[in-house]
Amino acid sequence: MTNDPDLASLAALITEPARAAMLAHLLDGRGWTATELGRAANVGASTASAHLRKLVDGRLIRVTPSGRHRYFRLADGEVARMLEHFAYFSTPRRPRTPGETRASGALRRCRLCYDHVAGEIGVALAQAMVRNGWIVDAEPWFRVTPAGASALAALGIAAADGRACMDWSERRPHVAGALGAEIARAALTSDWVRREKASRALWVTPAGEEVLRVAFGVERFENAG
Amino acid sequence: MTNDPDLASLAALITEPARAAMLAHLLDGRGWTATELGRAANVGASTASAHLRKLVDGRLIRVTPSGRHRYFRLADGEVARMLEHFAYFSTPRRPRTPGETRASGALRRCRLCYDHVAGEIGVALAQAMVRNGWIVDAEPWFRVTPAGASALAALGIAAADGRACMDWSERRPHVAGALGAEIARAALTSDWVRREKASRALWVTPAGEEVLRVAFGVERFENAG
DNA sequence: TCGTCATTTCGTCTCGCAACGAAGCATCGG
DNA sequence: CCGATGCTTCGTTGCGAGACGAAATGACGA
Repeated sequence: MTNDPDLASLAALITEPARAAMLAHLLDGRGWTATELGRAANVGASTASAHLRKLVDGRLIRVTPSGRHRYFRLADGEVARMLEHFAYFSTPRRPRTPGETRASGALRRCRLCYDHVAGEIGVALAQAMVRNGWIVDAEPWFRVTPAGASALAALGIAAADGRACMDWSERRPHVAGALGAEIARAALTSDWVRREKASRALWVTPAGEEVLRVAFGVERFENAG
Repeated sequence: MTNDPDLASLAALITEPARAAMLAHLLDGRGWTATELGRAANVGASTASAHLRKLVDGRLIRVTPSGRHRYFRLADGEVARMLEHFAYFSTPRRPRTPGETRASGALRRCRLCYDHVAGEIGVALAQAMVRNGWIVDAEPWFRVTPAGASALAALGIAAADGRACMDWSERRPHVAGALGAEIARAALTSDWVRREKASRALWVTPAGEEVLRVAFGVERFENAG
């Protein structure tokens, strides 16, 4: 009858646990091969290939061949935002034991969400930048002010508009979009944060702590390793 | 290993077509019986009952017994927002034929999204209220200004903060939350809009058109009924 | 040109789960 | 108190889809 959007077929892509694991793995924004993603999801290569095909058909991921490898990555930032929003919604529904909380501490603290910084640090950054008057939030956008543009330029960050992305662990928005990607790029190349290998978790270097505190004015800051 | 939120189990609730149909049906914010929802999803009563049980267990809906009837409704506005956001994401991924667009015209134009007004009219309302300085948007919130409070009061609408809810058909936010519910309540009781029976679609009355144009200042307005 | 390696395709198996009808429970109306 | 109605539970059936291994494909390196 009416063409209400087809919730079911999109949800089906996320429902399958192996695919969900792959998508979660891809949320670090990097490209991975079918073999690697299969290992991450605990399935064989052929099974992984079948799943990846469905995800490509569903436009959630795209593939870039490179020699005899084929690298799979999320289709775009919209997909990452959708997944994070979905995670945001599904999180509070499970009671959380203290042990669980500790177990994923590093991820909750600071992680890469596709191409930008999320977690406690990501949200603190967004709040500090708003407090400093560097950006203003206008519904789904974060717009850079003139003052913000020069302050960010001094840190090697190009001014660009950002998008608000709901953080599932903090339940407040952090900065995604072009500005989010710029910040993450600068943070990685300037060695403010380093990525844990094979994880989305980020570790804040001493230099990074300094930048956060002095340049951004992020307070309440103890590195919880 | 880490306790990334469990995307799969939440998605599984939406994946099943019968459940998706029921959820879409419940998006009108009303309570429905198992029999009615089963009919809406084209399944038998016992099958519907099993599905509804899973949705209740998953906290997406809740049930209020009343005599020998049991009324199912969405658990809260958060669920409605999540579903609409999900629909928002899934919509543009299918090419749309002209026939389809016409078919769901009424729904795209004006509909009830849980407890507030969505669609073309819903988005136009939000934009007009921002333009009038009645509300300001502050990330996930729409906050009522003093000027807005008195203007709304004159229309019989109590001032309350609203939430931004992404509209799947218009791809822009409309007003949800307490303010959205207040507006919808006033619109229905003042007979600015009337609900089509057994549908989420709303039909704007001539009086409603007048209010939209004069009081809210919504322009570009032709009723495509 | 040939082996190797990453990936996909194919065929088969199995299991989860949705669907139904019948039966059991509760509630309302007379 | 009895029949009718709405809903749920139970047992059975059948289909869809995921998992795997084996074989085919394509690309690199020697």
